[in-house]
Amino acid sequence: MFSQTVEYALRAAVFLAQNRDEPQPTERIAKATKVPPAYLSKVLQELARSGVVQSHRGLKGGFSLGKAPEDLNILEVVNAVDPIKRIHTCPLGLKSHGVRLCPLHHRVDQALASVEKAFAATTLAEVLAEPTDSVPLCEFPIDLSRVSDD
Amino acid sequence: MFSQTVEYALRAAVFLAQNRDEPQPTERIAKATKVPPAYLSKVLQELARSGVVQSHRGLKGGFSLGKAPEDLNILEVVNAVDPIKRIHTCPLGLKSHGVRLCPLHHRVDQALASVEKAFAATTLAEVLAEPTDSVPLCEFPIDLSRVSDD
DNA sequence: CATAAACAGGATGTCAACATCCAGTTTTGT
DNA sequence: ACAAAACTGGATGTTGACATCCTGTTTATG
Repeated sequence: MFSQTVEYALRAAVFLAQNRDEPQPTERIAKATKVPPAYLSKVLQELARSGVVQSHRGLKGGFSLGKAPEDLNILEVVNAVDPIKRIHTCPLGLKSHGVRLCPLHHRVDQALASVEKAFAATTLAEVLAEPTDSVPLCEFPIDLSRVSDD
Repeated sequence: MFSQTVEYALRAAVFLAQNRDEPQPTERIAKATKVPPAYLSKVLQELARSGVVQSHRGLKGGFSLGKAPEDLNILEVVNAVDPIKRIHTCPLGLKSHGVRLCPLHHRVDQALASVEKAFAATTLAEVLAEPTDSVPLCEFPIDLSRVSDD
């Protein structure tokens, strides 16, 4: 239901939130998030265009988060690559349904609204802070030195 | 975010709920719901396989609702053609995340849960009964005699 | 200032979702 | 039994999402 691209974008965003000390090159992000590097490159480009991440070219370049994790919610990441399209007008093009959606499409739109709400309510900082056994993306507690560069 | 197929299935289900007197042939459903007839045929086959609708072959045949509208919720229709896939295990395949999802995937799964909940909470009967200006699928109040057969 | 690291973006390939078409089968009503 | 209405299922076409690759450009650093 959520596109693969959304999943990739979220993983990348979380990884960048976890590693704010220096720009992270695509290859490293790809390794850590298990996303195909070539495709991740495209996803990161999109994220950069919408300001979710910043790109840094050249040696020692890479990508960094565009905002503080506290100010970046999941919805912004999702919308950057695959916007949630709320229903504003009747999908059948019935004129009399123009603004007032029929009950069917109203319900579907409410489901979309609930997703928007759930995503907007969570910042990346909250994702990182949540006390839990499993750290996002990491098999074991974060230790970048163990992310090999092979 | 919801597939086109889901939209088509919902329209068909609503139409059949509105017309319970006799089986409705694919052509007629397609006209009323503005769905490509050939493709709708496939969608109806899927709905029939899962019992949401019943097919009737031969002259005077067509499709009818498999259950009373009061007993058929939107989620059943959706799941028949494009099941909502909750997240049960870590998408990265990290073993330590096995059952306990990391905060990221937990949030995404919660969004899925909210969709499930919204859909499960609404029956077709409720969609039809909702007092509103616009009747589902219909430009004007229901009058089947005006659905031409051209 | 040369070199290597790294992003940018265009071209291309693959596959599943969406969509169409048709030949075959079932069923009703004469 | 026959004809017409209607579903069934297989074959096929189309398109966008996912994915890869390569060439060109940028930039930190010795």
